[in-house]
Amino acid sequence: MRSVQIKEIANKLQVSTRAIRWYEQKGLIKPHKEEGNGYRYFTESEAWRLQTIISLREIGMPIPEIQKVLAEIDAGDDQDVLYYLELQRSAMFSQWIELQSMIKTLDGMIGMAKEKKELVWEDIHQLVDSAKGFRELRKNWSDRWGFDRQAAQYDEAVLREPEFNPHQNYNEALDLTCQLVDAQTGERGLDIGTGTGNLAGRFLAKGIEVAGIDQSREMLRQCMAKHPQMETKLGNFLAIPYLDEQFDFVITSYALHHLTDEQKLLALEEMQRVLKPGGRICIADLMFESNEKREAVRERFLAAGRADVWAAIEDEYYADRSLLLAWFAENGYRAEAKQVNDYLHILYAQREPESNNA
DNA sequence: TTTCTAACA
DNA sequence: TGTTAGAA
Repeated sequence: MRSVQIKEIANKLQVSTRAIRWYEQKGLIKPHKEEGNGYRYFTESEAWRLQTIISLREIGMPIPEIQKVLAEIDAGDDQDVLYYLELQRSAMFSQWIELQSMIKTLDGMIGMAKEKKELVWEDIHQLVDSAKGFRELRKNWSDRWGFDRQAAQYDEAVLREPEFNPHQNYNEALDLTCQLVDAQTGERGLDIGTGTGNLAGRFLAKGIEVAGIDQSREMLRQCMAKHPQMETKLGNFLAIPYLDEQFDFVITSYALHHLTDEQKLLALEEMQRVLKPGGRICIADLMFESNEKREAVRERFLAAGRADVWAAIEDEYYADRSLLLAWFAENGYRAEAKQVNDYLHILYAQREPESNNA
C-alpha cells in the first residue's frame, strides 16, 4: 500500500499539518510512525478517514462528536451515523435560534439607546439578564424521560388504557385532533414530539404530508418503521429544526406536558415561528382546565386510592389550559378548547393572517 | 528539506 | 488550531 507523508496529504486535503497532528492527538486517527525518525505515513484509508473528519468539522461538529461518528462508521452502522448528522443539524439550529435571540436583545439595546439618546446601563443589564434566563431554559432541555428505552413498548403501554391512566381516550384525542385541523390536500404539517408517529399517521392516511420531530432517535426509528414515507428529524420544542414559516399547521400530542410552564411559552413561540401566516396550531395534551379543576381531579385520585398515579402526574407539568389560551389570545389567534376528559384537552388555534410575525 | 515535539498564543 | 523554536 502506497503511503504518503504528512505534507502531501495535508496539501491534498487542504488542511494544515498541525490540524492533522491535532486529530491524531485527539485519537481520531493513528497513522503509522516510522521507527527511526518518527515520521507519520498515511495510507489511502486514512486519507478517507481524514476527509470524513474534515467534512464533519466543516459543518461545525466538535471533535468528541466526530470521534463517536467514526466509531459508528468503524462498526459499520450507517444508521447511527445518520443520527449524528441529524444531531448536528439540530445543534446548529439551536445555535441559529440563540443568535436570533441575541439579535433581538441587541435590537432592544439599540432601541433604548436611540430613544433615550444615551445608553442607560441599568436598562440594558436588565434586558440582557432576561435574555440570559431564556437561554438557560432552552439549554436545560434534555431527554429526561428515557424515551429511547421506552420506545419499543410505547404503543403497547399507551393502548392499555385502564382507568386512571393518563393515556385514557388516547385514540379519540388523536382522531379529534386530526378532525379539528381538517388538513387539505397540498398542505404540509409538522408534528412535534411525534414519538412513534401515531398522530402523524392519521394525517398520512388522508394523504396529507406531515413531518415529525422528536428528541429520541429510538422513537424516530419506530416511527420510520411504521411510516417509511414520513420525513422525520431529531429536534425538540425549543429549537425546531426548520426555517420560519414552513408549515400550514403544527400539531403535537402528549408532549407539551414535559415542559415547564415557562418552557411551554417558548415552545409556542417556536411553533409560531415555523408556522405560515394564518396557520393552525393544534395541541392535544394532558392539562387541566384551571387550577381549581386540577385540585378537584387530585381529590378524586386520592379518594380512589390512586395517589401513586397522581404522584406520577405531579412529576410532569400538566398545563393550566387558561395560560395557553391566554397566549393564543395575545398573539392574534382565534382559539377554541375541547375537553376530552378531566385531564385531557385539545386546543385548536388559527392565527389571523394579518398578525405580524414578531 | 522535512518532520517532530512542545509551549505559547 | 496557528505559530514558533530547537532538534533530529
